[in-house]
Amino acid sequence: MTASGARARVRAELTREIADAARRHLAAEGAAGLSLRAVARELGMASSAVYRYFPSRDDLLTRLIIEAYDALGEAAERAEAAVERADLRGRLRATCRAAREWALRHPHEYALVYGSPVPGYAAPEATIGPAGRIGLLLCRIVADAGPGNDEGSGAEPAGDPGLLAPGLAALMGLPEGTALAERAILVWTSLFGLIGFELFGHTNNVVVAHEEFLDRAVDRWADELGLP
Amino acid sequence: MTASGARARVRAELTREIADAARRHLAAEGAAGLSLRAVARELGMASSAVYRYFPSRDDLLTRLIIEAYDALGEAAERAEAAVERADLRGRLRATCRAAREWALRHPHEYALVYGSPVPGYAAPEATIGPAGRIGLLLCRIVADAGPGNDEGSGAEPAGDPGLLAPGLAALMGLPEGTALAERAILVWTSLFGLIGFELFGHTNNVVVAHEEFLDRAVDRWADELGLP
DNA sequence: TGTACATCAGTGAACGCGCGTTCACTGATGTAC
DNA sequence: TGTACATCAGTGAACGCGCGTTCACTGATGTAC
Repeated sequence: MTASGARARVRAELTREIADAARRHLAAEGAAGLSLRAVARELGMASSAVYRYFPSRDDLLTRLIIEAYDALGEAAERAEAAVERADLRGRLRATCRAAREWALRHPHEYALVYGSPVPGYAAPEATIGPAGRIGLLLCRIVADAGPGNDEGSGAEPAGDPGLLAPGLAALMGLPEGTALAERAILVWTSLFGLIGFELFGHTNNVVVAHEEFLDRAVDRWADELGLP
Repeated sequence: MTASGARARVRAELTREIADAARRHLAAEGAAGLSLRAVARELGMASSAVYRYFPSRDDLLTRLIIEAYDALGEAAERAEAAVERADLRGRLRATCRAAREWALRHPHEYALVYGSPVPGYAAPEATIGPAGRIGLLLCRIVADAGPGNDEGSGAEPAGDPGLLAPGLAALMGLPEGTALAERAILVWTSLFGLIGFELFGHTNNVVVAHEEFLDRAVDRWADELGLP
C-alpha cells in the first residue's frame, strides 16, 4: 500500500514534469510548435514513454489549457482578494489589471486559450469550469454591489430577457433580464478584447500607454456597472 | 509589348488563382494547415512551380492576411456607405454588424488576422494599411458627429494626452487628449472582443442571442460616443 | 518575314526534417501466498 | 520472511506521413536583328 502509493506519487510527479516541460515549450514556440517528441527530448526520455502519461497530444493540450485558465483565474482571484471588500471599484480594477498582467507574462498560454482555436482540437468539458473563473469573479463583484445599484442611476431600462443564458443574472444577484447583467457581460468581453489587441499588436501605433489606458477603461466600466 | 503584356496578365491571373486556392484551404483547415504543397496539389501543379509566384510560404500568408483585412474592411465600408450620412448611429450599427457577419462567414480568415499571431511570422509593413481600414471607418463616424458632440452630455472630462498615439484624435476631428477619442478606441477594441468571443466559443452558455446582443452593445457605444 | 538567342513557366526528383503513434521488448517494482 | 507471479515504466526501432525548399532540366513564349 505504501509502496503502491509511492509508485502513484512518482507517477504524478512525472506527469507534472511532462506538463511543465510542455508549458515551457509552449511559452517558447507557441501551441503549433508543441510536440510530444520535443517534450520527451527535453526530459531525456523516449518519445514513446510519454504515452504512459498522456494517451495523446490532445490530452497534453487539454491539460495545458486547463492549467492556463486556472493560472489566470488564480492570479485574478488572488489580486482581487487583496482588496478591501467594500471597495468594489478597486476589486474590479485589481481583477482587470491582474488579467492583463498575467496575459503579458504568459503570452503563448493566453493565446492558447483566448486566441484562435487549435485546429482539430475540440475542448472537452473539463475545460469549462476553469474557463469560467474570471467571469465568475466579475459576477461576484457585481453581485456584491447589491441589487439596488441597478436603479442608482435613475430608471434603468429593463434588458431583453432572451439575450443571456438563463441563470446568469441570478449569478449576479439580479433578476432575469436586467440590463445590468448585459453590461457585465459586455465588460467581460471588452476586457479581453483590449488585452488581446494589446498582446497581438493591434494597438501598436494607436495606444501608447496601455496600462493607463486599461485603468481608464476600468473606471468607465465601473461607472457603467454602477459601482461606487 | 502586347505579347509581354499577355504574359504578365497570365502571370497575375495564376497568382490570383494560387491565392484563391490558398484561401479555400485556409477556410477549410485553418492557418496551421495551410501548406504550399497542398495548394499546388489543388491546382494540379508541381509544388515547386508555386515558387515562381510566391518566393516562400510567408509571402503567400502575407497576401492572405492583406486580402482578409481588405475584405473585412470593404464589407464594413460598403455596409456603412449604404446608410444615410446623417444617421450616425445607423452607420455605427452597420459597421459593427458587417464586421461580425464577415467574421462569422470567414472564421478562419478572421482568426488569421485577429487570432493568435502565426508563430515565426512577422507581419510586414504592407499589412498596416489594410489592417487600419475598420478603425479608420469608426474614426470617420466619430469625426462626422462633429467636435461639438463632446460637450453635448455636460462637462466632458479631458482625456490624458499621453494615452493615445499623437495624431489619432486629429483623425477624428478632435483636439489632442480628448476623452472621446479614448472612448472611440475602446469601442473599437470592444467590438472585436465581442466578435472574437462569439466566434471562438467563449460566450457559449453565456450569450444566447448574439446578434441582438451586439445591437444592444452598439446602442451603448453610440451613447458613449455621443452619437445622435 | 525569318532566324538565333534570351527569358520564362513548369517539371520531377531529391534533401533533410519533424511529427504522432504503435509495438514487441527488457527490467524494475509491487503483490499474494 | 521468501518465493512466484503480475504489473508497470521505459526503450528503441519502425511505420507512414507531410512539409518547405532547392536544383538541374525541358519546352514554350517572347525579343532583336
